[in-house]
Amino acid sequence: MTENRRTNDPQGVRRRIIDAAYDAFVSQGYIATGMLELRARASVSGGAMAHHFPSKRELGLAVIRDRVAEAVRQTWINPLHACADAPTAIDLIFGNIIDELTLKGSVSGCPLNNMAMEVSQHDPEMRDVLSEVFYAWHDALSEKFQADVASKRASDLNPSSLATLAIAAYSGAMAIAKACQDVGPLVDCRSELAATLATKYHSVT
Amino acid sequence: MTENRRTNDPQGVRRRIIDAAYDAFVSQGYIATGMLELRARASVSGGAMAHHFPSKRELGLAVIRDRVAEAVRQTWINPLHACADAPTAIDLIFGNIIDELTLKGSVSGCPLNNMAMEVSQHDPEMRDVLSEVFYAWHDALSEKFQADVASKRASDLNPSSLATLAIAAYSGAMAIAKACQDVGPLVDCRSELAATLATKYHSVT
DNA sequence: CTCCTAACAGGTCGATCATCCTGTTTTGGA
DNA sequence: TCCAAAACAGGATGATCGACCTGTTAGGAG
Repeated sequence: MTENRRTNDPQGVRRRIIDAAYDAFVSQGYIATGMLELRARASVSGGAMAHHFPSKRELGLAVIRDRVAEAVRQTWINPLHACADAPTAIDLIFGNIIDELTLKGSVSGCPLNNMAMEVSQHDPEMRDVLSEVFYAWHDALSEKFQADVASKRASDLNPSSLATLAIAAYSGAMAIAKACQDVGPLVDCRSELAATLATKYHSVT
Repeated sequence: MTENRRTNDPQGVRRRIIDAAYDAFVSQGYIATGMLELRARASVSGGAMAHHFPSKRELGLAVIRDRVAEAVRQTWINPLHACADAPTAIDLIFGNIIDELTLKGSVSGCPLNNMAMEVSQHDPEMRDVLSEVFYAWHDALSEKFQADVASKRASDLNPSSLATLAIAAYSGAMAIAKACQDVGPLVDCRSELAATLATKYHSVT
């Protein structure tokens, strides 16, 4: 009698929806992805979708808060904490991304940038949430530079503006790489950033 | 008898459509802008729109070829040719954009990037056209660096990868500035780029 | 067991999307 | 002067969008 029994797994369904939405938003874009396609990707009914996310906007906000912020944390902030100094971390992060994209064969872009470019103009609340992620990213890198100065690894550098340059170079290189479907821009920026940082850090070689 | 006479000005109508489309695509996005809205913005009938641009895609391609490429030429390539060396030009270009955005009070982003981020994944032909604009931009800056080396203004620099860094930093800073609605990232990247280039150029101060 | 609510199912709604249609007017050669 | 083609006008089209609706079922508190 209980055949075709419904799952009734709220956390699981919610997670499936957000996962599907994150993948779709990052690879195709927020506006270009329809709720119907999302329901098919996550294999959920319209009722379940409406129950967990009454509107596409709230789903977008959840994706930013739960997945995009986490992606920035994993690819940038965590390596930053794990490495000895900022230049080492930045070179490692660029290397990881380059390897990953070379393996995959296509460039879908920086998740944070992809979302930000599309929605930040239309929705002030989404913009605020996305801004916070940018600020957290910038603060983490800026503090690392500051720590490197404090530990006498480097001198004569402005931690805040240098962090902005690194983030902008990464974001921009990802954007160009996505537009041209070529990892070249990331390779170029990796070496140029390394060279720039080398002039500010005391050589230990 | 000839009251309410139709204009019959093909070039003018086409120009009005492309102008309206460029403004809308850059400020709101390509997908977010509907053909109906564009018809209203340009004050053209459905028949006129269909006659000049049978599909939204062709209108997008025309906007990229006619307006986006021109915008890159005016804001980047022309100043590059007009200035004595690359660092002077880059500083001027960043200064111009910062002043302009400060005046306007809002950041709508880099036209090329805005278009590229949205459509390059869905349409290979658009991606190719956009890539060409990126390459033209990169080539112009790269050649300027090369010329500076040839004229003994600078040494020990890789023209191609340095050009990539400058373009990526600009694009990325614009993207962040758009997301946060703050010109700060552009100011930071301007000074950091100037400092980086100063180490490679022979001081003439 | 009762009962209330969260968790879902499945379909429907008006709005808007891009595209295309049938006419009408103007233009530019022949 | 004539006529084909270009340049419009003003809707109509089906598809798809996001939102929402009424039911049905599971889970947990009492």
